[in-house]
Amino acid sequence: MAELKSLGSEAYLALAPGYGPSAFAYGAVRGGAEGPRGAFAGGGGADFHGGAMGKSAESSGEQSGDEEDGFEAGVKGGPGFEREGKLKGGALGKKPKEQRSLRLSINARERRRMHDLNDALDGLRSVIPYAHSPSVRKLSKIATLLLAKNYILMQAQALEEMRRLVAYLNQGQALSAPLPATLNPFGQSPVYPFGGAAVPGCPEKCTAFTGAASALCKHCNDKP
DNA sequence: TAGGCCATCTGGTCCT
DNA sequence: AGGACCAGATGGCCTA
Repeated sequence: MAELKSLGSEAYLALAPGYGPSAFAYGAVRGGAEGPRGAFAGGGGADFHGGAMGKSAESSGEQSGDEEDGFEAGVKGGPGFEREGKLKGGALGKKPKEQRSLRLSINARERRRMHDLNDALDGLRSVIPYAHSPSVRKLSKIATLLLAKNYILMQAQALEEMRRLVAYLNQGQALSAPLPATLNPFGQSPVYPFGGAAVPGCPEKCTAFTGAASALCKHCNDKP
């Protein structure tokens, strides 16, 4: 729970029952076992290139090579031995050694895939607002997804309200009517979310936003 | 100790 | 045939 105090709104915290409390009760200090891996710290969403493997790489066979994972090493959670019977009787008409080598490469691929997935989740964690601190345990996978979903919904709602406000302001300008207090949380003069100064690359940036985007930019509005 | 979360292995399925 | 994706199973780690 503690790590969520940095969130600006309660609106998107309504995680599905069962995940919210448990996931956030998870926030106890954990001796720094799992700090942020930082692969996405600088942002850049989809730009991941297998940078930080974190603890996964430490415990997996990726360090020691694919030949050692699971079968002999008894990697955690590896039920390989129990099921080896199935493997031996596999449909592939290959020698046991080839089967084994094939299995190892499949395992390694799957491990890489899961690491990529985890990196993507880390990237998601880095852009949703919650307490990113080494002393705070990171969000669980399911909590990350639920929180991200609710955050997106909240942002969409905020954008919609902003558009309504801008539309009202534009209307008000034409009529020279004062903005009702309920629709003017910022004070007397219109406040542009992109600031009073010209936005670098203003036209391009403004048109990057659909619909009423240009109305959100003072620079665009001031243009003759 | 129970429960939650996670990493890993594994076999099946689908796609290229 | 090989790779990607998926879901089930298993065992380890950690916290309440």
